[in-house]
Amino acid sequence: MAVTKDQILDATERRIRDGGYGGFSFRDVAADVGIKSASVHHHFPTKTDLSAAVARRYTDRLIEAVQGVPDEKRIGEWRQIFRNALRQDGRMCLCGILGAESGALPEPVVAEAKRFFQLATKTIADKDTVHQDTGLRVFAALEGAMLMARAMDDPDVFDRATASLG
Amino acid sequence: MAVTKDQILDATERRIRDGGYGGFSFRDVAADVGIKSASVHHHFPTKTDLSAAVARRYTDRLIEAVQGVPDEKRIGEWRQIFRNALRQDGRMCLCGILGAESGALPEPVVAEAKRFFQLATKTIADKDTVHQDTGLRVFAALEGAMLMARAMDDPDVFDRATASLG
DNA sequence: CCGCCTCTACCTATCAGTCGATAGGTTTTG
DNA sequence: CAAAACCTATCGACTGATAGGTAGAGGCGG
Repeated sequence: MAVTKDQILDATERRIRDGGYGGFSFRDVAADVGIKSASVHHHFPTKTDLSAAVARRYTDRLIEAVQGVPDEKRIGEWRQIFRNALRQDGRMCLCGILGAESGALPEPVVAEAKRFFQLATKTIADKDTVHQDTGLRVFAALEGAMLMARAMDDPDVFDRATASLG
Repeated sequence: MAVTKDQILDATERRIRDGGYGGFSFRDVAADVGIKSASVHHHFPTKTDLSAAVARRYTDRLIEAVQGVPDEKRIGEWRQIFRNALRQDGRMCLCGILGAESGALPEPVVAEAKRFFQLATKTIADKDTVHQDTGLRVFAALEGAMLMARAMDDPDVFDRATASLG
């Protein structure tokens, strides 16, 4: 049954997006799901495995969602995705946090964060070639805006910092 | 003698900028300085105290440095500061990491990160009033660019993402 | 000058709590 | 019946933090 496994991934994703890799434990996640920490290890042997799996699922889910909208609306779509997450529960991009913490992260986890940014930037300025750095600029603005909105404890900061992206 | 205290702050700043709040311990810092962890507690009773002190010193130092340059060159100055830190040892903005992790941080530490962004944005678009959100946009771009450069393990990402900042 | 005192800095030793992880038994499910 | 899921119990390592002792510097009265 994949439901427990998904619940573990859900809980872990929430935890990481709130406090980062160092901000959660197997016991935290287990308690969220309603099982014991040993059972989390049964599905994901190590913390590295679990975190990497969360990041991979996160990336695949978002990339797929954005690929469903036309090219010219993708920047707005990304902005809306992050805006909603921030408004609803004050959480930022999973791979944004992982990127920030990357100096103290296991290599496979950093690799997943890297993959996210490679694929995410590719969904923007895919072919227009004038500025192949547009994707980098857009995600830098979005990630930084989330980070600042959280630090300043004001969701409006995200809107104001990214207003010119639309 | 304030030298040890400064060394503790230096080591802690390096540690946090690399791996975040959850990525260092009193024993790590003590080993860096060449003393015992109990001696770190002597200068900074709790991890919250230590981290908040590091963030405050960091903020004061950078704000003062930027205030020494004329208004129209400040964006470039901030960009240069962060670019150098990233190039030299792959470290990002201290308060950027803290902002990302803020969901699992003690309140006084978050307050210091907040203070940084309030003062930092104020050094830009201080009076020209046309866009009082310019500071937010600039720092979102800078913080996000650092984060991505680290995640993608490529310092050039920072340059490319912030090239349009002037 | 000496002896004394106090303060700061640092130490050793230890605490209880939590961490990731494992071994091995039990329950559920197909 | 076999496999997958979940459990209890425990491990050693590490965490932040505390208690209490030691060494040395500086001030001060005599």
